[in-house]
Amino acid sequence: MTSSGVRVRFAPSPTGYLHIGGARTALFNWLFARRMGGEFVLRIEDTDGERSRPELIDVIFQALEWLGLDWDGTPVHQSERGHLYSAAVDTLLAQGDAYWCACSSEDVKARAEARGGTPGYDSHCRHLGLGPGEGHVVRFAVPDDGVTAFDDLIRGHVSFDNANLEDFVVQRSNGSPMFHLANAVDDADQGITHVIRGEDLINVTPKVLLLRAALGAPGELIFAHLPLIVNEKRQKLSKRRDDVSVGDYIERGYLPEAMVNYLATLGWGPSDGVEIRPLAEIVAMFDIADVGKSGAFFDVKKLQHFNGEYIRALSLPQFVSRSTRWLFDDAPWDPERFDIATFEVLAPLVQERVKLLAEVPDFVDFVFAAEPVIDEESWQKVMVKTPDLAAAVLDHALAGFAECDWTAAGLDAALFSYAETHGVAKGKVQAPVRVAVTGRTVGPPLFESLEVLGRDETIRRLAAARSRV
RNA sequence: GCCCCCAUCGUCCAGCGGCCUAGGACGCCUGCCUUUCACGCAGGUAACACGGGUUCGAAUCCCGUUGGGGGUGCCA
Repeated sequence: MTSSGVRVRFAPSPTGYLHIGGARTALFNWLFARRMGGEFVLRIEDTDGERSRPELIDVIFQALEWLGLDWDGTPVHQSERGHLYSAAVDTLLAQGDAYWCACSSEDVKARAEARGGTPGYDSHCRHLGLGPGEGHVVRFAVPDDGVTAFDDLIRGHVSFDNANLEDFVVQRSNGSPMFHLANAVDDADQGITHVIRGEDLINVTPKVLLLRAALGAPGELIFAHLPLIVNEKRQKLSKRRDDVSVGDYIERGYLPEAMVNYLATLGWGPSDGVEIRPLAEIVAMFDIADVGKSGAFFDVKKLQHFNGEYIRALSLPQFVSRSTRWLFDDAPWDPERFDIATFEVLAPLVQERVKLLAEVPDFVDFVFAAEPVIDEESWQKVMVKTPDLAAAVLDHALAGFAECDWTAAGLDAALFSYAETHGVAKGKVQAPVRVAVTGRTVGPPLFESLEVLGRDETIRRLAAARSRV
C-alpha cells in the first residue's frame, strides 16, 4: 500500500492482441496511478477457458512494455485463483443471495420469446430449491426493487433500478466463475481502490456492486468510465472491422512516445493546449475528473503528425538505431548490399521527411538496390510528357557529371548550368535526373543523393534512362 | 423493445454563468521558403444539434425533443 492508498488495475482478457482501446484504458489507469503516487497492477482475466489463449498474455505484456506503461508487482492470473471464486459462490449460496439454476440458454431464450421478445432471464429457478447438477449454473438473486447507484468520477451519479437487472450467472455449468464474480472478488482481494475502464462496461457496474455488497467487500470502490474510442462511423473500435492492434502500429514504425502522447489526448487535454509534450508533464497535469464524456475518434492522420514530430525530435544516432529494424527485415534490397555507414550519411535527410519509420526504406532504396525501381507514373510525367527536355537534360547531365567535382555543390553547378543557359526552372531540370537515378519524382535532396550513389553508378543509370527516352 | 450514457469547427481538445464578435491542435485551402518531397513561416476555412425555461446575463444550469453510441451472453 502506498502513501496515497491508491491502487488501480488494468485487467485485459487474453482473447486477442492488445488493441488501441485497451492501450488507452491501460494508459489512463497508469496516468492516474502515477499522478496519485499509487500503484498500477495487472490482472489477467482468463476465466473463460474456451476463449483464452495463454500465448497472447506475453504479447500483451510486451505491448504494454513497448508503450512504457510499467506495472507494479506480479500480474495476477484469474485462472489460478479458482478457489477464491468458488468460496465466494458458496458464501452467496449459503446466504441465499444466489441459487442453482437448471435452465439452458435455449430455455431462457424460448421463454423470453414466448413472453413477447423481451430478452433476459425470468428468475424461473429462483425458488425451486435446486442443487448442483449436470448443466446447472449459479445465478445471483437480484433484489426485486430498490436502486443500485454509484458516483462516477467522470460521469457523475449513475443509477440503475434493480427491477431492470436480471438474475445473472455467477458460475458456469462447468464450475468456472463469470467475470463479474471474479472481478468483484479480485478487486476486493487485491485492495483495488479505483476502477478506470471503458464505458462499454458501465452497465455491469451495478452487478459488481451488488456482488460486493453481498460478499461484504470492505471499503468503497470508486469508478471512472472512460469515453469509448470510436471509428469513422462513431462506433466502438472493433478488432474485426477496425485496424486496432497495437502490434500493427509497432510494425508500421510508430514511436511509443508518439502513440502514448496521442492516446492521452483522446478524452483528455492539457489545459494549456500544448498537446505534444513529455509523458512526465502529462502525468503532472493529469486529472481523471477532467476526462471528457463523449466518444473520441481515433484519427490516424493526427497520430501520424505526432509521430513525425517525435521522429524529427530524435537525435541522429537514435533515429538510425530506431530505423534499423526496417532496414534489415523485409527491406526491398539484397541485405548484402546494405551499408550502415552509407545510410548514416543519408539519414538526416530522411529523418525530416518521414512520418513512419516503415517509410525509411523508400527514401534510400535507390542506393542499396542494384537497379532503381522505376515508378511508372513518375516516368510518364517527366520522361514521356516532355521527352525533348528530358533527353536534353539527361545529355547535359551525362556530359557534365563525367567531369565535375563529385560533391553536392559540384553536381549542382554542373546540372543547373542548363537551367541558366536555357531559362528553364530548376525544378524541371532536376526531375529527369531524379527519375532516372531514383525511379521517382520525390525523394531526398538530389545532389546529396548522387554524391552517395557515386559517379559510375549515377552515369550508368543516366545512360540507361537516356536510351529509353 | 428495455436499460445506461453522450451532444462545441470534418476530427481531437479548451471553455466549468459575464474575459466568447468561442481559443488551440490535426486535416483541408492559399501564399512564402525551395532542385522534388518534407520541414519551417504567414494567412484562410470551419462549430456551441433543436425547443423551452432559470438568470440582469447561458456554449456553460434545468427540462423536453431530436440525433448518436453502449449494453441487453453459461464473452470480457
